[in-house]
This record gives sequence, C-alpha cells and structure tokens, in this order.
Amino acid sequence: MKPYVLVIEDEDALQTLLEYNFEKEGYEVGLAADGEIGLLMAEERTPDFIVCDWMMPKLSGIEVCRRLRRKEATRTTPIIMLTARGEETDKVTGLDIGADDYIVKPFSMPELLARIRALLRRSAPNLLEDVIRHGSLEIDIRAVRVKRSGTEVHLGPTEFRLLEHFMRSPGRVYSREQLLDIVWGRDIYVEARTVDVHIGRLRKALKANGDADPIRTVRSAGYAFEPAALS
Amino acid sequence: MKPYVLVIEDEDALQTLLEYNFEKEGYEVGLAADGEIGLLMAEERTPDFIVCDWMMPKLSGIEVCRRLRRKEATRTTPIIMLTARGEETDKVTGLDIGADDYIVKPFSMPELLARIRALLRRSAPNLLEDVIRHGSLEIDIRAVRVKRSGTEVHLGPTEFRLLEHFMRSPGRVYSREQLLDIVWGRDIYVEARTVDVHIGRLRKALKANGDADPIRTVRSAGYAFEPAALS
DNA sequence: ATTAGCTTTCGCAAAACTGTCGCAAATCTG
DNA sequence: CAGATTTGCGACAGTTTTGCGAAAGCTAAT
Repeated sequence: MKPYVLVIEDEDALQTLLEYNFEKEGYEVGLAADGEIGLLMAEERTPDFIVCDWMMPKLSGIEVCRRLRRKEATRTTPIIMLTARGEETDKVTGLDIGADDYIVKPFSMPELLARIRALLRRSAPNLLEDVIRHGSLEIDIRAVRVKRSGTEVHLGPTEFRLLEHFMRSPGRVYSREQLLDIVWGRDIYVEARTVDVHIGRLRKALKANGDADPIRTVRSAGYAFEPAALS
Repeated sequence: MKPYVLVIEDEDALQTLLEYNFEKEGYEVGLAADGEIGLLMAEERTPDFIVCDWMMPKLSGIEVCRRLRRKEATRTTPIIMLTARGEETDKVTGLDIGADDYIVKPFSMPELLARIRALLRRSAPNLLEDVIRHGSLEIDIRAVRVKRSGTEVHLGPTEFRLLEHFMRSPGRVYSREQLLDIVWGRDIYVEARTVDVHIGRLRKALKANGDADPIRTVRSAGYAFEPAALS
C-alpha cells in the first residue's frame, strides 16, 4: 500500500522533479498541470496527501485548497503548498484556508520529504513504510519484504525474523541460545545447531547477487550482523 | 547505531558545549535554537533522547515538554531539563510535566553524561555501546571486537577473554594461576605454562601493525596489562 | 490425500582453536 | 661468571566448532 500523492503544479521542470523524488521515496504519484485537472483527479482517486503550487493559471492554489476542503473525501487530506519567496506573508491565509503546511521555493527536497513524512505520520501512519536500511540492505517490516542492492530477495518466515532482529541491533553478537529465545520464542525446544542452518540460508539469500556477507560468525560465541560490511 | 540526541537550547555557548561533548560521547546531535524548531525537528526524526532548556524565548521548556508528550512518537522519549539555580523549586512541575530528569546549571558535564547514560540504559539499552578503551586499544564486549589503532584485530575466544580481563583491571599483575581461575574458569585442569602461550598469541595479535606491546611480563610473578604503554 | 514450502535434525569435512613439548634466549643468584 | 630459573616461541597433535548438503518432518492449502 504505497501512499498516493497528487501533485498539482503547472511548471514542467518542478513537476518532473517532484515526481522523481516522490517515486524514489516510495509514493505513487499523480500529476495535474492545473487546478481544474487536480480537482478532477482528486475526485477519481482520493489522494493520501496533496502537494499544490500557490500560483497557478486558472485556479489559484488557495481556490483549489478551498474546494478540496469542501468535498467530503478530501476534507482532511493533508495539503502542502508551494509558495515563492515574497508570498510568505500569505502564510496565514494559506494555513487558514486549510493547507496543513507550506514550503517556500526554492526548497530543499529532503526538507519537503521530511515534512510530508511528518504529515503522513499524523494522518495515515499505517501507510508509511517501516523499513530499516543498512547500506545496500533494506527490510520492510510491514510489507514483509527484503531488498539487497535494489533487487528483491525472498526469505522464509524464520529467516525474515532473524534478519529483522539482526538489523534492529546491529553489531552485537548473539549466541544460538539467545537467538532461539528471541527469534523462535521462549520455551521452545529446538536444537541449537538449527540456528546454523537458518543463518546459512539467510546468508545464501543475501549473497545471491554476489554482495558481501553481512553476517559475522564469532567462534564459540554466536553470530552478529555487521552493518559496516555493507559499504 | 548512534543514539540521536536533540538539544533544544537558545544560548549559543551552551549549545556548542553540549554539541561538542555529545559528539565526543558518540551521539549524533541535532540542535534547535528554540522550542518551535525543536518540536519540528523532533517530528522529522524521532530522537532517542532530548535535552531541553527550561527558560527559552517563545515556548518555555515546560510547554515543549508537554507538546512532546502529546505526540505519539515522542511520548516516551527521555527528556532532561536544564534549569538555572533558583528555578529548582519548579522541579516538581518539571517532572510532573513528563521530564525524566533535570539538572541545575551550572552543571558538570560528566554528571550530565552519566545521567543520560542512565536514561538510555533504561529506554534504549541496545543503542549504548559497551567498549573499553586504553590508548589506541579498544575492545567492544558486546560486539566481540578488538581494534588496535583503528584496524580490527582478530582474537581467538581465549585471547579475547584474557584481554577483556586485563583491560578491566589494568596495571595489576596476575599470576598464571589467577589467570587460569579467572579466564579459564575454576576447577579446570590446565598446565600453568599454557597461559604463556596465550599471552604470546595475544601479544602477537596486538602488535601486528607494529604497535607497542601492552603486556608486561613480571618475572616469577605473572603478567600485567600496561595502559600507560599505549600513549 | 497430496503437494508445496518451510523447519529441523543428522553427519561429515573443513576450519579454527587449544594445550603440550622442547629448546633457545633472557634473567637471576650466589 | 657459571648454574639455575623463568620466559618466548615455533611446532604439532588433538579438540571444538562451523558450514553445508541431504533427508526426514510439519503444516496449511489445494
């Protein structure tokens, strides 16, 4: 379930920039070249949030905002306004109208993305991905997916939980017994050496494309996940 | 995984001081000059703990605290308040509001750092590293790693425990018998001279890059770890 | 009931580590 | 200074611990 973003922006270059960055962030993007198209698109499929330019031909950002707020479906959808420097005085108006945040052009993409995350966390926390990244490895807890160097890797349930645990506490060494407790669950009777087999499978899966092995064996102590080994 | 600290402090000098010391302690530091910025930053990236001044322009520390507690992400984040002498009476209020600890200005940096460690130990123990350093030598107990002059050194299990013991009680001389007791375990039957061999191996590993030998032989008495020898 | 997808256990070979020896070098002792 | 101790060190045989392929078990869905 990727969040669906509606971008209402008439300037071509900016549109492309936003599209590129949003997709990289993991959002699904809808593009509208002006306010009218934007409203139509918002009606067809309710966005999870909207990024809208302030100054636009036909309908101004204010007006778009006002109309979006009038419709039931988009009454509470977070809206971020893009304003040019100098229009800052309109800030109050913008927020009054019902925009949730605004950002002044030229803006830094990381900042915009951060503000959007903040808004989403509030309005639709379950849409936000829950991923842990270390170098070329990333694991999405909610989606139950693992990627190595961009390509998806398939893991069995046990390997997945094993990796999740490792990535949550990188560097530290865990004994087979501890891993059994944590990953398999307490009071479960399984041979300690079984852990080896799963470590082996996890390694094999993660090394599939020729990447480095992120798991370190510590003789007579256990295993550890090495984030440093991942560039 | 460094802990991320958010410092909310309007006074420039103090801000710099805190930043310097926190970074030295191994934290990642975010600086906010007032409460509003602080709240925004806390939203963008949830800190592992927060240090917040009591008296500040715009939002007071109390108010910042209250608002942080209202947001899901920071509901349980440890907060330490910095108060000036004389405001101590407000202590109760502060802790009521939801601060976890407070410290009176002027404070001693070691004490502040110690309190923070205590809070972190409680709230996010897996973020705290567990390393012992002496000069160019460092041993990480939990990760089971040893570094000399920055480069990793590999030790066998016995050598590792031997070094751990030495680094925990530097300077002191231990007889072979004591070392057997401590490192090998009581009631184990091993030739005393075996200790020599492991000391030898440990030395060899630690001297690999041409560094000085940190272990001193005390004829007819035993061995000692010499932190002084490490610059 | 059968199959597909995981888990668990087993067993062996490879790799890593340990404990002893023996001798040479270093250090004491008288 | 010579003899007695004590330590450093290379070698090696014996153990432990791991990696890995394969077989046997489970379980939930077809």
